[in-house]
Amino acid sequence: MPELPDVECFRRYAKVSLGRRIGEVSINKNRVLRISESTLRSHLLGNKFTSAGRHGKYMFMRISDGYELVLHFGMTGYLSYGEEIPEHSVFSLEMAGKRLSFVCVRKLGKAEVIKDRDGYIKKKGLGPDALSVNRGEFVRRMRDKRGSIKGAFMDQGVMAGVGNIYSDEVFYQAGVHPKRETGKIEDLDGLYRMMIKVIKTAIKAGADPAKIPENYLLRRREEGAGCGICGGKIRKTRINGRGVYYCPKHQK
DNA sequence: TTATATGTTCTTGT
DNA sequence: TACAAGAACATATA
Repeated sequence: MPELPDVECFRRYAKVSLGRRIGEVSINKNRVLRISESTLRSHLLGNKFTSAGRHGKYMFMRISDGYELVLHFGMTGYLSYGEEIPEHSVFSLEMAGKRLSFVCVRKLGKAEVIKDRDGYIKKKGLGPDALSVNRGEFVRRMRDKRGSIKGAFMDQGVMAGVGNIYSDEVFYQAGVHPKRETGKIEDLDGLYRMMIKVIKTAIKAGADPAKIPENYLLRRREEGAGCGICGGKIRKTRINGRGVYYCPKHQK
């Protein structure tokens, strides 16, 4: 689930916690938390978050002590703000009676505290954020990629934020076959514009599948489903080990 | 029971 | 060597 639009919605959601003093830190230490419990506690306890940022699928919460809490949600992570500590919570921060919790069911997420965001992004080898990259930069970075366009979109080093679900969506909306060789795509401009449009639409819908437009592929990711664009039938294939859905009738 | 799943990262192969 | 593809990772669900 958590690709760029989802993480952007988490970021906005987390704004309720800005400026509130963290009164209690509850931790369930596991592989998701990459730093010691005492380090996390020393950065958070008694301090507050001053801003919430995002780069690709990574979220950065600036702490009043000058450091940043980095969250990555893996495949099944999310934030929860409420009275209770949810099951599978990695840590939960109490603020004025409510709790902001980082929940990670399949433990493929990451949480750590860093000093230098740009350095961290560089160390991770992330490309520019998919929503901030401009058209020229996008084309330049795509142009000399080998392999399928699907692989290029999923490569976080080319640009960060687009994953399996939303790359499928861009190709579906743009009528491009996901196995097309990147270098042989003549209309990279069109693909860029569609990517921005799809991401913005998803964010506006709160990244909630029920609020995503009905004719989106997201609403019909199953073999044999009716295409919402041309009346074809949705097919499933495999690219780079991932399940890819597309409509063979209008995606060329 | 086995296969599959949105994520990254490490390993393998070209 | 560089880069693309595949496997591994943890756990829930069909």
